[in-house]
Amino acid sequence: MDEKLLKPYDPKETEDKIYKLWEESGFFNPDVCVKKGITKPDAETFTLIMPPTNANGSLHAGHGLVMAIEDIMVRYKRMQGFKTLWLPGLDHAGFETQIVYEKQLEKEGRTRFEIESKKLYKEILDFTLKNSKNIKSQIKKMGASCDWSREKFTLDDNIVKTVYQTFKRMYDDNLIYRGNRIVSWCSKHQTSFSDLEIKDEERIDSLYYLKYGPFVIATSRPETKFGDKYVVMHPDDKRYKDYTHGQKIELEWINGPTTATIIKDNSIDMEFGTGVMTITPWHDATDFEIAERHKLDKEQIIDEFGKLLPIAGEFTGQHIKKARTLIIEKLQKKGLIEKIDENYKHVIRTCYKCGTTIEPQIKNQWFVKMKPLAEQALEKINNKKIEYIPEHYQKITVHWLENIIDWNISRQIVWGIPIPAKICNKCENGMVDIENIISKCEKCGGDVRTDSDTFDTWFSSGQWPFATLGYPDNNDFKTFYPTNVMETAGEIIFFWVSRMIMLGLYITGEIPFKTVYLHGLVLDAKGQKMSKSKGNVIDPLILTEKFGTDAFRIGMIIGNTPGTSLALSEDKIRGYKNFANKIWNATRFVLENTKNFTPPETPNYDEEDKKSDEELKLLIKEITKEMDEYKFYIVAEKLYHYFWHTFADVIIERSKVKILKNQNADSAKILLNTQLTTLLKLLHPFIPFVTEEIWSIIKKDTKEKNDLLMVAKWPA
RNA sequence: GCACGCUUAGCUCAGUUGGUAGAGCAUCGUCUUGACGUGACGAGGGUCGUAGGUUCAAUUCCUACAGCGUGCACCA
Repeated sequence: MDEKLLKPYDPKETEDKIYKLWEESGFFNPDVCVKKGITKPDAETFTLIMPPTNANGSLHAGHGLVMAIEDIMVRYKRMQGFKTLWLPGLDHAGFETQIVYEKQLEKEGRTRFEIESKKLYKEILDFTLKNSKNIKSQIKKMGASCDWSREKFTLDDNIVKTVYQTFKRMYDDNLIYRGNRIVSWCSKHQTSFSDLEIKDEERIDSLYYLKYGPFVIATSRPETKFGDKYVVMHPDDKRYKDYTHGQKIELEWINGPTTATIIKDNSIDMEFGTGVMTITPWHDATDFEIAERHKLDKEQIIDEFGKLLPIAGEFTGQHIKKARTLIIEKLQKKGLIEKIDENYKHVIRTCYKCGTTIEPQIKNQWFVKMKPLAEQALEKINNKKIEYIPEHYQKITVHWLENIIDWNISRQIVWGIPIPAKICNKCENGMVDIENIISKCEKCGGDVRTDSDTFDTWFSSGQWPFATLGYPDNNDFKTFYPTNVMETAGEIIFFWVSRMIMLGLYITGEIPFKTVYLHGLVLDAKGQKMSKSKGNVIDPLILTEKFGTDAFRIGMIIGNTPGTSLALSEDKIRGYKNFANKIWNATRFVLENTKNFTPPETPNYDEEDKKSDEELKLLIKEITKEMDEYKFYIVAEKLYHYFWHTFADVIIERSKVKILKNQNADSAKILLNTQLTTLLKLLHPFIPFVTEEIWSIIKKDTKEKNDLLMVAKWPA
């Protein structure tokens, strides 16, 4: 017997060695499996695209969970004989990475606004490439059996090429347009966002009732009101029936006399405030819509840095944060304030990264027309062509898709895929120009400049399933698309999953994946969100170092249902370290007691052993079904339970007596052998390292061919 | 306000075709001869958020309410 077994199981001595063994076998690559006769050439495929990992830091607990779940799926399918592809990737993660890098710059006393954009791009690229190496070795540490020969990066030439083709095609199909629209602007990060990068925050502020000529208007943002020259009310409001649409009135306003125009619009809520409001179309989405409807003038009041423009008169150049109180003072003096409600509860929109209040601005940018894309997706989703796990995410998705708005894909940051377009200096017309050949405006003949914006990172990652497989001509695309499962965090159901469905459908005509499996957040032991500032971040690598990757993986899986968040505690992982050791020691017992024993072709069990044999067969049936239903949390628990409390506590204990007294000893030995080898196979997807190591020891002892457990056949 | 969840043992959570509740950890007791003390055997502990309804029967289905959580471009 191998003397390793005489000591407790040591993950540190084992894991790297085993991973190397797997990598060298080539079995992570489905083509190699076919070539070596492990998978049938015509076998059904199972494709899983790994969510591209952000290459801007270290692996966190959430990644650990992703790797555990996805590796379980993949190893299971591979053992079942599927032509299994798990394609790994890394994400440049545009804005996210830029933020991380900006923080680093801040520490060095630099800011991105002083660095020339090409140089900044190069710096962030170096930073990303350095991190990529780190991340990749950490993914390997988790035991991920993904096909590294097919690894992709979101900035790879062929990915960018696909993204450009999509952009062009959507533009030609009239699904992408450039237009002056209201966008969400962060004055700290100096970029616009889509609606998803915004976080709502509830606040109690003051609501000011201002005298506007004969009217009283309510506003929470007096600092935007300088240019207000339209006063809007509902056409059915009896209180204001004497005023007519288009009527002009002279009135005294913040910085002097002004002429206001009456506008009647149905969007006004008669119940709110006084039922009358003035509008600021440049800095408010609703006001913008009203202005569009009635073709009203729009004027910018606040600049990109949150400072007041000359229209504010004496307040010009003031930051809006400071200006508000000063403006109120002045209005007070002029007697234009009717009253102030200081307990006004409302929701303001903030940057999801820095919490800065979002300032809507009108910008000329690229937008994706979402309605037609959403309709296609809804049709498939409502017809259950895509299965959501957990199910209720389907409703959430449908709700979002039904209320979808156009998607701003322009970002004013350097770190990303440049938008291949030219902009006319004269008329601001935007032209898609992938070949970089346009030099004069197609509309007015004016000079053009290259668009300096980059794509929203989700525009490119939204194309990930077909882009990575080499749409349209690559053989991989033909073989492995549509993929089977998209496993990712529930958090990015809109950002990523829903957009992949829409873009995948649009480009390939097929859904990109059949099943969406969403896992929840990984929280600390107390159920709190992990954050660096709270200091409660649990590093998965420290846990694997302490307890072994197997313990970490199965500890993450057991008791963790899809969609629900998971409280991760060290105690739990520690418990599963004991489990790995239990298996280790049970193996020692089996090997010691079945030395020089050759089992017969057909087992001749006694009554109780036969029962045990049938019990395990029943278990296999059950868990195979549950594996197919993605209920890994149940399967892992059942296996844990069976191994410990049936195989070890009952079968091994029973065999001691039989072997010692030599009564039905053969029956006992056969049972020990078959149950152990079967259980190793069943456990392998969950705890791949210790099972593979034991497998190699057993095989050596029995002088059989040294096949890897990772490609053994799943028991039936 | 709308949408979507959650509320089961001290803690973390399972419990899908409705039949008087389960796991892990924790707690307590006993054992301690050889696979493993990273062990074995055993025990305690829940009116399954509240109130109704459907049913022979509800933790499971329906309704209302409460508390907690998450998401959201009518909110001036």
